[in-house]
Parts: sequence; structure tokens; C-alpha cells
Amino acid sequence: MNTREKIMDVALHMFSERGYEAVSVRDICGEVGIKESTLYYHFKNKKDILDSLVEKFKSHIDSLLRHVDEIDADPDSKNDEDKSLKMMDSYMMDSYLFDPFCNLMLRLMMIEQFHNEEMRTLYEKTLFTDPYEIQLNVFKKWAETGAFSDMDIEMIVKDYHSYMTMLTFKYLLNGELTEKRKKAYYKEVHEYMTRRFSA
Amino acid sequence: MNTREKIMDVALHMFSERGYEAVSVRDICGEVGIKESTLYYHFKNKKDILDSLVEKFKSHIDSLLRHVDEIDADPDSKNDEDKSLKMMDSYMMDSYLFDPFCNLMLRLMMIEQFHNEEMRTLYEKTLFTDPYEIQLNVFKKWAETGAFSDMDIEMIVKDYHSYMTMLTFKYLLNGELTEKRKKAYYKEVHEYMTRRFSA
Amino acid sequence: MNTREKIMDVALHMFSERGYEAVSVRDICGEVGIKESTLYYHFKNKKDILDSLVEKFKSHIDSLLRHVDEIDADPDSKNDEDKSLKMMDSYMMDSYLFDPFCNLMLRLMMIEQFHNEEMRTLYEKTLFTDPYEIQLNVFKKWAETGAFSDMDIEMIVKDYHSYMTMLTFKYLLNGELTEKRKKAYYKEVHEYMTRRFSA
Amino acid sequence: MNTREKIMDVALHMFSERGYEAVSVRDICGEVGIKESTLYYHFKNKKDILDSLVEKFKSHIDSLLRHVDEIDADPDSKNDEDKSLKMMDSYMMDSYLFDPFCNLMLRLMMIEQFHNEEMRTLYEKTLFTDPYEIQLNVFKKWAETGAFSDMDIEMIVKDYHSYMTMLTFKYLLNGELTEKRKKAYYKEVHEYMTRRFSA
DNA sequence: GATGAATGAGTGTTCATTCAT
DNA sequence: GATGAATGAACACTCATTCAT
Repeated sequence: MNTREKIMDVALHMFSERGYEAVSVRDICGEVGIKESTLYYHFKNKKDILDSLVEKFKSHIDSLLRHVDEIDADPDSKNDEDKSLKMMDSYMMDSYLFDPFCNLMLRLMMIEQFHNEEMRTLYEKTLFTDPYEIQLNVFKKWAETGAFSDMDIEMIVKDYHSYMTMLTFKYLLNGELTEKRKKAYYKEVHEYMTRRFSA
Repeated sequence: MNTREKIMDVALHMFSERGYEAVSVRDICGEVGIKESTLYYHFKNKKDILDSLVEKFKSHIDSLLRHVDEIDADPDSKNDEDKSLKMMDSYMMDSYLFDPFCNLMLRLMMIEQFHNEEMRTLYEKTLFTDPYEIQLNVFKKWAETGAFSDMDIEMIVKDYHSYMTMLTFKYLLNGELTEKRKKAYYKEVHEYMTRRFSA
Repeated sequence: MNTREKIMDVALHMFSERGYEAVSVRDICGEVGIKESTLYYHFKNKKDILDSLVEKFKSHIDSLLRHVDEIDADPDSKNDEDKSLKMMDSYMMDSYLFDPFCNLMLRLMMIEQFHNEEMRTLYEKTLFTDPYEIQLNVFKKWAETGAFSDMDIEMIVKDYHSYMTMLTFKYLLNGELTEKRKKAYYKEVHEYMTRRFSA
Repeated sequence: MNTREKIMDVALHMFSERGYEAVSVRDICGEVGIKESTLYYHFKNKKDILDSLVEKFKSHIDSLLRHVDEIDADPDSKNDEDKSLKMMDSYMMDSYLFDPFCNLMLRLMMIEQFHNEEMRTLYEKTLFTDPYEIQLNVFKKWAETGAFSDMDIEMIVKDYHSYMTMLTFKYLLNGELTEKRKKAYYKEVHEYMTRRFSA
């Protein structure tokens, strides 16, 4: 990890805990182990660090969304209930929420959304709009296997989406992201899946 | 509204939008229309404003929880499906979330919870623990009318709780709390209630 | 002299010697004997000090120009060659150029005029336009005594004006304004006056 | 123009507009199109750029003064009133004042003279002492043609000198050196020459 | 109740300069 | 010849706070 990456890493950890404004350039540099003047060789100003993080996050989720489409298009996944479930889990958990970078970005967005229009847009898209869209697609594929009728899909997805969203806020965007919290989240997800879709 | 109350009001609006640290004593005084030295007549220091807000919030929700118990204990509400539903609505909407003071406090807690233990505790209690507890009680009372079997209650409450929580984050703790967002929230609540509990 | 006036005084001395940009707020405060934060109680920012100086200078020369008009209108000064001469001297020396505040402001304007439109306008007005105008008026009054024909006035004033301007730049806006330089200026003025207008 | 010359050229333009201290090494390099570290290959430090400019200026005026002497010594120019006039014009206009390099150096000296002894010495010499000396010599040569008596020379030169000095400050060391200003200067010079010396 | 004046510590940022490559 | 990366010192300015009035 070069200096520029180190700065972004440290900054994200601090921003996502205390908020952008409350973190000083001094704080970041102290943790990275460089002088403040050095930071300004790598970034135009403090805002530029935030912008770079947002840019990185955007390309992260772009490649993620592309990846999700590819999985959907995978012929092997058809007629396979299990795979669909795994896709959904893995989509939510591994990529958006469990990935350290994305998880911290989501926290940062939660903090900043109240006074930063760009952050709010991204926050809504990332936590509400995109997940619902993806989940809807997954369930539609699943329905093609005859698992449930088309008529029920919207309701099923809405329930599923709200349950996952609640768990996300409760376990993954709250306190530190410990293994314990991840497990608790994982356990509740599977309880829900079993209750609703197995048997 | 006297000066002390004005300070708290202005501070809350600013804190809940930009976070405690990012708001300066200067900002608050400028908006209130007093000199900074005057603020220190009314509050020991900046932290004291935050503490006073938290104290006010705590007594707010205490009286609220007492109020909820009273309603539950109201003999007229028994055997009355409709009233139970209204209680639930009114609990969520009028008190916790629609009340301007509480809504702003919840936003502040969302922002501060990541680095302030006291705020996190309050945040979890107010948005996850307490609501679930209350909702569980309401559904238990409702079940006594024979509306649904005891076995289903936990699942029903969990689904209900997650749906309301998701809607809260999506509509009431996101952007400015406009009438439009309130209406959208209200509409989705009623759609859910109808789908699940009527007929 | 209160703190605000002290700041302006010290700032002017420094600005007029090293230029506005080259003088730091630290420099000024160090000389005044206050902390930098105190300066910002009295002035909005560094530029505000400069603006206040310019404002003070403008009202200075405004009252000066009014004063000059009054002298012109003084009935006792008519038909009195000597008085006219003294008026001219006193106008140039006592007010614009010898007055410590104005002299330093002129130096500051000399320095800043090359990159500051407002300063350039003031510089041209104060050193070229206004003096010529005043001198022309004085000579016109003088001509009414029959001292010289109307036809010659323009030439006489132009010569006089250029001589005084040169002496100003050579003696009063060059190096420190010492008594020695004042005397040298004074001497050359009188040599010129004698050569041109006596006998 | 090689890099070293480019740096000096850009630096002079900036120094003469905003003053030495107010111009940063960054500013210069940005305009030249090199990195700051590169500048230190060509110059020891920032001061070295200024010193090099001063050195260049000194050799400029040295060769200029030699050139003036040569013209004086030119046998063809004797007994030729017109040529004398042209000499004077060309001395003032073409060399010292109209030449872009010298003009900018004079501006820089005007700015720096108040706090830099070396600059002040050069400023006085270049704008007051040398011109007067040269003008005196020119008029002496001219007087040898019988154009005017020796007794008047000093007065004539003083008047001429002060007029030219005033015009220099008014037109050539004020604002940007545009063609318009050059023309205005030129016109006033010729008006003066005609008024004083023709017919 | 409120304010004018002050302050030490801290804010983000720019400065001229160095040095290995 | 030129640059990428770094730095200590300085920059203008804001911070929460104090205290006499």
C-alpha cells in the first residue's frame, strides 16, 4: 500500500467513525505517519480525499453490479434453488456489506447524508434502490423454476428486502463490524430464509 | 421560548444535520442571535448542550413509554381490532418519529452512534429494542382477541417490525422530514397493514 | 489609541514598507502585542484591515479637498500673492504628503497599484489628477490678481505640477520620510518658487 | 529561450506585478511549466532569481550608458539640433523605459525600494541620478551649438528632467504598459519639446 | 442576562527547499 | 535536465472558553 492508499485507508476509518468534518488532516497524517505537508502532495485538499473515496466506491459498486448481472446470466445457475439463495446472500453479505471498504463507506454515507446531497443520493441508491432491484431480479429468476407464482413475487421481495434492510442497519451499520455481529446477522438471515422458503 | 430553549432548539437542528463536532458554538449563537459569551451563561460548555438534549430526549421517551402502557391498559381498547392498529400507527408515527424533536434526536443519534457509546446505546434502544418490545406487546393483546394464534405471533411481529424499521430509515431518517416523505411513509404502512391483516 | 487603531497603525507601517501580501498577521500582532486570535475580534480578516485603511484614507482626503475649497473661498486671501503660495505649499506638504498617515498610504498605493485596480485608481487620483486640479484652481485665483495672463496659466501649472510631482517621488516617496528628506524637498520647492515667481 | 531564461522572464513579470515576496516558487513554476524541484537545478534559491534579474539589469544599463556616451561622441551629431532631441527621446523611451525588461525591472524596484537597500540605490540611480546626468550632458552638447546660454542650462535641465520624470511615473510606471499609454507619453513629450525648444 | 475583549490550541493549507532517482 | 516524494516552518483563520463589566 503506497502513501496515497494509506491516506485513503486511514481517512476512511476515521471519517466513517467520527464524520468528515470532525476528522482533522492532522489526525489522518498522525496515524499514517507523514507530515501534513506531505498529504498535500498526494491530495489537492481534504475534500479531495473524500471525493477520491467516493469515486473508488462508485467504481466498486459498478463492477459489483456488473458481476451480479453475469451471475444471473450464468446458465448453470438456472433451475437451481440453492444457487439463487447463495447468490442473494453473497451479494448482500460479501460485497456490499461485509467488504471492509464498502461497509465503512456506507457508515460514512449514513453520517454525511443529512447535509450532503451527493452522499444522500448514493446512500439511497446503495441501501434501498439497488438492493431492491437486484433482489427483485433474483426472485424473478427463481420464480422461473416454478418455486412460486408471479403474482406473489412483489410481496415476497418487499418482505425480503425490508427484513434484510433492517438486519443491515441493526447488525452491520451499528457499532464496530465484529465477527460476532457478522455471525448474528448471518444467523438471522438464515432463520428468515428457512422460515420463508424451505419446506 | 426563552434563550436557553432557543439555544437547544437551534443546536439540535444543526447537530442533527452536520453532527455535534462539525457545529461550532459560533454557528449556534449566530443563528440564535446572541454573543458566544452569552451562551456560557446558559450552558457550562458545548458538551452541556448535547447532554441537555439527551436528557430531554430521555424524559420524552420515558413519558412516551408510560403513555403506551396506559393505552394498553385502557379497558375500552380490548376486543377492538381497529384500535390496536391505530395504536401501532400512532405509536410509531406521532411519537417517536414524526415529533420534530424526537426525529431530529434520532438523526443525531444515527450520526453520533459510531463513536459515542452513550449515543449508540440510546440509538439501539430507541430504534430497535423498544419498538420491538412495544410491538410485541401490542400484538399479544391483539392475539387475545383470537385474531391469530400464539404460535405465529413472533414471526408476525418480526416481519412487522422489520418492515416498519425499513420504512423508518427510508422515509423518516433520510433527507429533510417533508410532508411528502411523511405521506409516502404513511401510505406504505397502510399498504402493509391491509395486505397482512385485513380480510 | 485602542487595540483596533493600534492594529491599523502597525499594519499600515508594515504594509507600506513590505507590501500587503508580504506582511503576515503574525507580524502585525507581534508588533501590536496581541495574539492572532484577538486580531480577528477586531477585523473580519486580513483584507478587512487593508479596506479599513483605504476607507480612512478616503475620508481623510475628502475632508482635505473640502478644506481646500474653503480656503479658496476665503475673502481675505484675495489679492494676496503670498497667501496663495502658502496655500499651495501647505496643501501639498502638510496634508497629502507630510502627514504620516497619508504618506504611508501613498507608499502602500505605489506598491499595490500594479496588481490592485482599486489601489491604482486611488493612486492616480491622489498623486496626479487631484493635485493638478487643485493647483490649477489656485493658479487661476492667483491670476485674478493680475500676476500673470490667462494664456500662460496652463503651461505654468503643468510645469509647476510636474516639478512638484518629481520632488514628491524623489524626496517623499523614497526611503524613510526623515526630517532631512523633508528639508531637502522643502528647499527645492522654494528654489523653484523663487526662480519662477518672485522678482 | 531556454528554461533558465523562461524562469527569469516569468519571475520578472510576476515580481513586477505583485512584488518579490508575494510571488511563490510554485506560481513561477506553474507558469513556466516545470516542477518546483526543477527550478532548483537552475537557481540556488528564490533569492537567486531576483539577484540574477538585478545583475542582468545592471549590465543592461551599463551597456546602455556606454551607448549613450558613444552617441554623444558621434561627430555627425554635432551642430544638429534635431539629432540631440532624438537622442534624448530615444534615450528615455527606447532604452530605460520602453524596453519591456527594463520597464518591468523599474516597476519591481518601485515596489521593493521601501524595504530593500540595494533596490532603493538602484531605483534612485536609474530614475533620478543617471537620467539627470545624461540629460545635463545632452543639453551641454546642445548648448555648444549656441542654442542657449550656459547660464540657463541648469534651470532648463531641471525643468526638463522633472517633466520627463513626472511623465514616466504617470504613463510608463502605472498600470500595464499598453500602446495607448506609450502614445500618450510620447505625445506629451513632444508637446513639451515643441513648447520649450522649437521656434 | 448579556457582552466586549481576550486567548491558547487547533483548523486546513502553502511555503521554500532537499534529495534520491 | 528533470521529477516524485518528502519536510519544517509559516500561513490566514476558527475553535471553545474565560472573565471583568
